Amino acid sequence: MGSGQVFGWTSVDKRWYGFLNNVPVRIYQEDDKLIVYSNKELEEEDIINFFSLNDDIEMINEKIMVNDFLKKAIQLYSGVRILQQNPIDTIVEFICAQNKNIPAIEKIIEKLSLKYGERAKIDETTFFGPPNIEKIANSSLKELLENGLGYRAKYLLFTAKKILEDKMYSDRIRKMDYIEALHAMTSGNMKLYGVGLKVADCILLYGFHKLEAFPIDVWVLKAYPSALKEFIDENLYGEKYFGRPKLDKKKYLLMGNVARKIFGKYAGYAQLYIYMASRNLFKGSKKI
DNA sequence: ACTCGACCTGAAAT
DNA sequence: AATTTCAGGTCGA
Repeated sequence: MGSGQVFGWTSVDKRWYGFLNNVPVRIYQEDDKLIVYSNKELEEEDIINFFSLNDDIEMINEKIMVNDFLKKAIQLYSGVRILQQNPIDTIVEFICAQNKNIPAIEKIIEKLSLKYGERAKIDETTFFGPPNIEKIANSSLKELLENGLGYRAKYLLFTAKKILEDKMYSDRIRKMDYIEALHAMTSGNMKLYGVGLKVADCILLYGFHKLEAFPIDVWVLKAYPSALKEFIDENLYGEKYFGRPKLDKKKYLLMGNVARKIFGKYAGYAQLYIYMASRNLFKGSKKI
């Protein structure tokens, strides 16, 4: 829950309050037991799906443990999984998340949830569900701007309207394979305004469970050379690409493809470990 | 097809 | 304490 892939949950005394499949829940872990409470109906299957408990994590770790960097990261963050959130919610979240730090993202999502989310109460804790796409679409640019969204407000408004217009959007993306879905979301008639390669990768990984996705943000970019160093062919992918600080489209895709070559269809899991390791490694300093 | 500056805002670094 | 840099990037010229 604290891995940076999910926003909008409330943590009180190591208990998490939030919405799982539109149902308000309280979740906590005791040793190897996951305890989920709700005052509404919730299927066990939904919980298993949300936490991806059917992903064979031992096998995945084995496959992506390609060097000491990954080995150490896997040890350090053992237990983390790629969640399966509501796709629409991830679209909203990761449009808001671009070019912001995590505390700022939490703040924006909190404000949006307060305005556009469902209210719930468990124990003495009141919390709000993820912002409703319909309510966002029916609001105004001016109203959205009150949440600290800045230039993301127009992205969110247009995308909310488009998603609402096309009821089958998620279903169509779900049926596509990873690379097809990536291009659909970022170009052509299914393109979402404000969704580039990075945000699309996050949506595909955390919302659609397309595990080949390898989102490259500033943190993954920083750790990439050390995390994958023995796999980077200096002739093919040398200074020309990885030495430069900024990521263009071509370089983004190339780096993702290299990762997919190494980690296969579990690149997304590798990304999460590398992301977490990088945030720990580079926190409090911009040294590389 | 590629490069490059503009862009909102607030947290964190200097 | 004030100022600058930076953040889970994308758009349009």
